[in-house]
Amino acid sequence: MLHEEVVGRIRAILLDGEIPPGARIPERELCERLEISRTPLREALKVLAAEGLVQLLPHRGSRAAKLTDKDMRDLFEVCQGLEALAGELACERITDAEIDAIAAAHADMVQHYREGDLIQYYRGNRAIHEAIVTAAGNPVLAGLYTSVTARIRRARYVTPMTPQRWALAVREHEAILNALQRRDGAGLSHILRAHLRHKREEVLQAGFAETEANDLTLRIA
Amino acid sequence: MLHEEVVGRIRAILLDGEIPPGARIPERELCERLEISRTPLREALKVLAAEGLVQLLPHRGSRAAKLTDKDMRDLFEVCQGLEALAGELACERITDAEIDAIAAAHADMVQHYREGDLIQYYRGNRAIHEAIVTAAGNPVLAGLYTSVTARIRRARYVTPMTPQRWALAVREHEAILNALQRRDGAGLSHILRAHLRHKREEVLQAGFAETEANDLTLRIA
DNA sequence: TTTTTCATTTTTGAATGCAAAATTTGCGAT
DNA sequence: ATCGCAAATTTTGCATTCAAAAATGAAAAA
Repeated sequence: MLHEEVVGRIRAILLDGEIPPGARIPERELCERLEISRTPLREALKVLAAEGLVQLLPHRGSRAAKLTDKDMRDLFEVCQGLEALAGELACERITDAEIDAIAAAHADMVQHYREGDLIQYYRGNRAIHEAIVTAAGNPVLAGLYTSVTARIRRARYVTPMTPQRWALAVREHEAILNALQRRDGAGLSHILRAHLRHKREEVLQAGFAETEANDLTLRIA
Repeated sequence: MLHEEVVGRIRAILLDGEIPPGARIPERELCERLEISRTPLREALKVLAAEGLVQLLPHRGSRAAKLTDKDMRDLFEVCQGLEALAGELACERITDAEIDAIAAAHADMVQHYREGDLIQYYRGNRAIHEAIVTAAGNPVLAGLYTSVTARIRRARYVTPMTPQRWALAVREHEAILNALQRRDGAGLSHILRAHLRHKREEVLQAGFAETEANDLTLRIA
């Protein structure tokens, strides 16, 4: 198993919430499960620590990183900035084919909205945002975006998606698609910012509390 | 020696250009020099690879990452976006004391400009940009900024700093300080973008060529 | 002389082993 | 029964070791 694959598999375990935020990472168990020795596992953990997904405590092992409210706000702010930039760049560089693909994804997402399928809606939503970032044609930007959104997503916040909020989000997405089709970078950037700000407000309002269990883990330890 | 210290020392070696871009990283030598074994060294190299400073080639060791023109453009674009965001946030959060400190640093920098001391000017310039990012009060943003600027700086580009360019840069910095003092987030963001765009144009125009020696190293290898 | 092949050396990637640190456990004192 | 403290156990961090892959170099063939 290649180094990158080890990192990827542990990242997936963390993102799936299988090791919840704040929980201790069981070195020995992971070694057995991935069928590797401690050396490559520890290399991967240090990489993930640099990414912000893992917290290393000298002589005390590693834990799945736990996000505070402040961390969450910071991540959202940065995410907003990155998406706004991606939107501007995408308008300069996006091809007609890419726009068509996003339009199709958008139609798909709206369909899920109409059907009230939140899970599928989220999936489509994410695909669109990622497509915009990809269309920006900047791998550095794409890398940072992936890392930041991964950290946000891991928090598994549950926002109460009211019909009003949902309708607003869909309207914003209409505007996003529209700006893209007009290749209006400044406009798109502006809409994306507002869109993300709304999402951030939702999440922070909901408290996005990390589960009790983990707090307990930390308190006991 | 702690893990983070190992990472830091190797990063410094890379940023100093002691191991030039594209050059092979001599594991054994570094081990002897840092007085550590290969295990912690290799952990550090993987972390630096994730940061983009080191390139890992499976079964072929590691090299100091080499930046193409495209990489450079991408990094500048992202840097621009991050600084623009930092500027906006800073305007919301910066304290009077922080503004005063930046004003002092600015005066200092202008003095170096008057004296024609380019090295000190650059140092002051960098301090101001970093202070703005710090004033944004967002550690996630600060971390990404540090990582991106480090990669840019490592390229050791030499731009022909003409009197005109220099004068323009100083004027832009006046405007930056001014916007900060007025806490004009949108304005500051706009100026920072232009400022960075000008710098990027300088650098890309100059070609920022990685040194011949490294190209040779790669070609032979 | 140039190219190809093959044995030798070096280097890489990962498992194991070992000392130091931290955690847990057990026992005695209050 | 509870607290405190020391011994035992576990876990961590790193050095060492080992197998596999790649680089090197020398000899033979073209």
